[in-house]
This record gives sequence, structure tokens and C-alpha cells, in this order.
Amino acid sequence: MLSKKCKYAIHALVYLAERYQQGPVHIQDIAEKQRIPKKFLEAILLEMRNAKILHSKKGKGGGYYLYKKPEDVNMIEIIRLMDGAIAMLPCVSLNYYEPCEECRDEKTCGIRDAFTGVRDETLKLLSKSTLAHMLKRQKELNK
Amino acid sequence: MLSKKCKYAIHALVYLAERYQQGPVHIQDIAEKQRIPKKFLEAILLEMRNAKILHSKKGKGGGYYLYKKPEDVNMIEIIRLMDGAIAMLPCVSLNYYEPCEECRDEKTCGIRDAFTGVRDETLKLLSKSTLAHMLKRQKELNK
DNA sequence: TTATTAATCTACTGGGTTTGTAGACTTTAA
DNA sequence: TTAAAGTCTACAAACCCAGTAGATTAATAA
Repeated sequence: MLSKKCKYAIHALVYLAERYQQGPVHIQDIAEKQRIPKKFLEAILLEMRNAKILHSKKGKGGGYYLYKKPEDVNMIEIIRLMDGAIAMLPCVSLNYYEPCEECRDEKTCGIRDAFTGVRDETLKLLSKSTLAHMLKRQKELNK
Repeated sequence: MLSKKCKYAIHALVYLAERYQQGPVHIQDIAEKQRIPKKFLEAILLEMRNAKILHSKKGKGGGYYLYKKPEDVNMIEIIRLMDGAIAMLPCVSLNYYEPCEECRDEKTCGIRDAFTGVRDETLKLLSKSTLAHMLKRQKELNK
């Protein structure tokens, strides 16, 4: 399951994607419209800013806005940033690999294969899921 | 990520699958060989017994053994039992559905689709992953 | 019948993570 | 120069995971 933090991040991003190239959006605005606790959202946006997904502008008339294009932001990078590994087992993770404590010997472990397959499929599907796709889908459903 | 509980469960099951139809196996034996805290393992095995995956025999010469055939126990049922939902979002879960707090309106949410796809693929792959497969794979790797 | 073995059950606990809050500080535009 | 808005550090409540303790029940062997 994705954490609340990650879900908040996705909702905030879709909201910002809707307003792409329309200038900075206040944290307060995002927080109210998406019903996210403002202070918590601050930390989330800051993290995405540090990851160069968002930019911010300080002072009056400031706020956050998408740095990358909506078609260049996919779910994989958001999930990795917010929650960490995509894989269901650490010993099968590409970006957050750790040897399995439980396994006596990774090389002869019969369990890993299945989860490698799941990881690959998830990676394939979610790296194709961009903010642009989600926005498009949202508009379709609102017709 | 799967919980330790779930990983322990899978390892214990593979261990029991190796000893299928060879009589009851002591908790103590499983705990030592798979390096799982005994008391914790007790709770795990009990849960799987209640779910009719295992049977147990009390008293001297007792222990746990597979009730289902190794080819009839797949990863999906184990994960659901130990960790709950397979899906990454509650609003997309088949067995543990809950409406998304974050979403204003589920019907017009552009986010869900992507995660429905991931859920379906995961379900497809992991319901084909049985203890029998894992055991076979383990034997291959040990050659 | 009794002793022993091993599973069953209830309750509890420590620690870490997640979620969220408070408040001082900095930057910018008008 | 003042008000608006992001930045940063610190803290705290709530929850859950992982693991422990100990009494109880059931089965077997002697």
C-alpha cells in the first residue's frame, strides 16, 4: 500500500499539472482543494522540489509549480521518492536492494523469481503512467 | 514491501512443502532451520492453520504440516492473509476495498486506472506462483 | 493414570515509522 | 517597509510491527 504521504504527493501533482504553465500555486490553495494538512504538504512539496520535479517561488505571489512537463513525470519516480522501493522484497529491488535476512543463500532461493516478475511488470506499467495521462483520464471521466 | 511476518510465512511454507506428506514438523524445527523467532512463528502458523492452509497435531510427535497440496498454495492467498491488500491503493483493492479519503470523487479520479492495471498484473503473476513452483525452482538452482 | 511433549491462546511491550503540528526564519513583491 | 509566502528545525501523538511471557489444552507413551 502506498503511504498517505505518497497519495498526497500524487494528488498535489495532478493538481499542479492541471495548472501547468499558469504560474505558482500557493501551498494553501493545494492544501484546501485537495484536503491535505498544510504543514504536512509543505514537507512533501519541498521534497519534490529538491528532486527537481517542482520549482518554487518565495515571497508574495509565490508558490509551487511543475518544473518537469506533465508527460515526463511518472508514478515510479514519485513512489520511489516518497515510499522507497517498488519491489515487494528488498532482495529484488533495483534501487533499494538489500540482501534478505531470511534467506540462507540468495542464489539458490526459489522465492525471488516470482517477485522479480512482479517488479518488472509494475515498473513497466507505472513508468508509462504520467501526470499527463492521469489528467487526460480525469477530463474524460468528467465529461 | 512485504512484512517480515509474510516473508517468514513464505519461508516456513516452502520448508513444509519440502516435507509434504512426511508427517508433522515441529515449530522448533522450522524456527531453527529458517531462523525465525519461535514465538512469532507460532502466531504465523496458527493463522495459516485457521485459514486451512496448514493442519496441526498436538502433543508428542505433533507439529505442523501442509493441508493443501503445494501446487494449490499460491502467493496471493499468503500475502492477503498476512499483509492484507495486494493493490497499492485501497480504492482499487478487490478484497480490502475502502473508499479513498483523498479523492473527492472516485468515479472521476484519473489516478485509479494505472493502479488497477498493476493490481491485475500482480494478481495474474502471483496467483500462478505456487509453493510447488518455488520448490522446483529451488531444486534447479541447487544443482 | 501420569508424565511429558508440543500446540493454543491471551496479553503485553518496546521501538520505529507515519502522520501531523508549532514556531521562528528568510525571501520577495508591491 | 510591510505583508505574503516558502524554508527549516524541532517536536509529538498515534499507530503498527516484531517479538516476548506465561498459562492452558491436547495428545501420546509409559
